[in-house]
Amino acid sequence: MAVTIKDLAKETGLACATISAYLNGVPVRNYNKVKIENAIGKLGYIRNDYARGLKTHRSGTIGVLIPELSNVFSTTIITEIEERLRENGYGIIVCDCRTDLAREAESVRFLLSKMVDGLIIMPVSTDKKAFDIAVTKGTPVVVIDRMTDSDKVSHVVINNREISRKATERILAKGCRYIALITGDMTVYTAKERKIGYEEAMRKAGYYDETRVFNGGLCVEGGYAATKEVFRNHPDTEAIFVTNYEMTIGSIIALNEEGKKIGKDVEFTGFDRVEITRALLPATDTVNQPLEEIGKVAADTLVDMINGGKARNVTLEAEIL
Amino acid sequence: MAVTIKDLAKETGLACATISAYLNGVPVRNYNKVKIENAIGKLGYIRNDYARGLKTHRSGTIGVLIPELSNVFSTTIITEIEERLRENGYGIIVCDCRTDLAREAESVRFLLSKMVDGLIIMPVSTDKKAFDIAVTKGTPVVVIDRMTDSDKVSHVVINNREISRKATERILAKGCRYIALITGDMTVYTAKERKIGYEEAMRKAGYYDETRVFNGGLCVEGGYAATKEVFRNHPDTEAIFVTNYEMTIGSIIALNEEGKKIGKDVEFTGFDRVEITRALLPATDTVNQPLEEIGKVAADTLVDMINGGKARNVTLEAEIL
DNA sequence: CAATAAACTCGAAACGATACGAGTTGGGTG
DNA sequence: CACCCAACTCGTATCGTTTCGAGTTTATTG
Repeated sequence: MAVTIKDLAKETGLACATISAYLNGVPVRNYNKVKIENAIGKLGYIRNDYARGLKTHRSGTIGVLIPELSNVFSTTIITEIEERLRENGYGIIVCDCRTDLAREAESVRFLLSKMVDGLIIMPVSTDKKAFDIAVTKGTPVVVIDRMTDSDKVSHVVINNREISRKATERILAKGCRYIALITGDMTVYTAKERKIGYEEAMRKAGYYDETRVFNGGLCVEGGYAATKEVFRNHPDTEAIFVTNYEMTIGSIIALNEEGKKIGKDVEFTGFDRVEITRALLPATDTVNQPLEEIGKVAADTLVDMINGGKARNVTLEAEIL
Repeated sequence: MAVTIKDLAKETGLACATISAYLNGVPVRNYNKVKIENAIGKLGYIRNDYARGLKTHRSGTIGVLIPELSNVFSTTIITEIEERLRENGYGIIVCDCRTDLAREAESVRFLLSKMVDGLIIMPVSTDKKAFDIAVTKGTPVVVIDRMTDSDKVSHVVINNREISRKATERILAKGCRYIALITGDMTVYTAKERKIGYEEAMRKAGYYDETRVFNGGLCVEGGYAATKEVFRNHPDTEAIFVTNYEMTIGSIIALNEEGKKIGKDVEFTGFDRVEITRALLPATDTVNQPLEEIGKVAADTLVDMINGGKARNVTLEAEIL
């Protein structure tokens, strides 16, 4: 059987309450502190968070729910969230709902039964709100990378539309007219926003052409295939703007294969992980989302909400590097 | 305040024990079942897993501890682990120790204090065993992707050495002699094993040359840089064997830049995600680890251990496609 | 229909930690 | 050196659920 606070009490001759107090940072006599520390070391005590949670109504865990784990965006943000929350004593329970609405709803329930103190979620759909049940129960929720019309939850997003417009304008400024966009499915909030930004810039320049917008499925293969298609459909293409990291990689490989020298035969603007694209493509633009910042802000916002703070929306600035 | 089993008792006129029994699948009188269900619906009861865990000593959560979250290997396996465990009613708490020994040890403690029922860990070091404390405490542990000399824990690995030898032999069989290896740091178990496999094949052929072994740091940039270095140091290189996915991507980009046509100017054997490399490189070999299988076996093994099964070691077969 | 077995239900005691109000200690004053 | 106040320590109730042995109800049978 595990070592409990009672065993420490027996070992030290102190009361449970004193041990508990010490463990929670309340000052105790110095010689008692020593006794407790020794006992902990000797018996190998590890606190039972469940017993604690039962009493305090706090579990010390946060649910993180994402549509897919296998991409740079998710993993970078989760890594940051994990680190940030960990500093605050929280662990994260991660659920990957595989872009499935039913699974998403079930995951929320699952996480709630695990008594999570809060939820960070990148929702599959922005209108059917799987997180409503959490809101009803009073569990704080932070939505990342999507905007919904709920004011009960916090939102952390980037300036998708604007940065996408700017990136497109920069390509236009280089004198290009035939600019292809490789983005995701229009049901995905960010894909849609980025497409709108591109469209705004292109329309303003008078060059907008719907057939130059491609769906790269947000993955490496899709980016690769879409890039091939770009040139098959429009050999006159002068520039390509790709709106996420995985597709950027796929696109670069395809361009190389096509014998198109980036920066020379074709202008190229990629997305995310500028430290990598910089190494690969010194002379090109890359839209860099502040991924770590998103994770950090999401975590901090959630902690604040748990401590009684109000829901709030934060828009972070991506930049072109 | 949350709805408890007591509220259900009050509402139905039954005893807590009866409600609890019903909730756990023990048969109750049909009219009582109806009363309980109605009360649950009316009051919106959600079970408090913490109170339950306190009593049962089972938390329904598993700790997953990895050195790094941001790579295909980890995320693919975690996705599978999550799915498998979820089917068994478990959630996973993920910790990323950032390849840091101290952080790894602290994470184990953290997870244990979260009362995890078991641990799946990809250890940073195979000799300083951070998981020992879990073993001592009696918490089942499954080690993946690494071999240790502990027989108290289960191990799930692939045939690294053998598959690496075979892959090298296949390149040799194509008539190549100058074969570069891009792998990771020799402190990493898999990097070392794969290097040994390569070395065995090369020595047998009489072509082994230590200076043709490169450390690509297991990341995209590293694979890119290492590949450039390969040709800088050995312009006569006829083939490259890269031992993980991220470096494979980096290497492909570098080769394209160098103007080396894969399959023509240079033979190439990549690693992992054959479905992607197949799209990018139809004519080349790829070593494909059964990633999903690793996750599945790890999860199943852990569940078995939790239910009293003995620790066991499983070696899965990677294949060359 | 009484007896007996089977099927359910019950109350209270845990599980391991924290909260709380009350009791104890110790060092600084006058 | 008695006295006080601040600083610490204590015992006990409690969180919400499960467990357990014992009590009660229902079903079965001759």
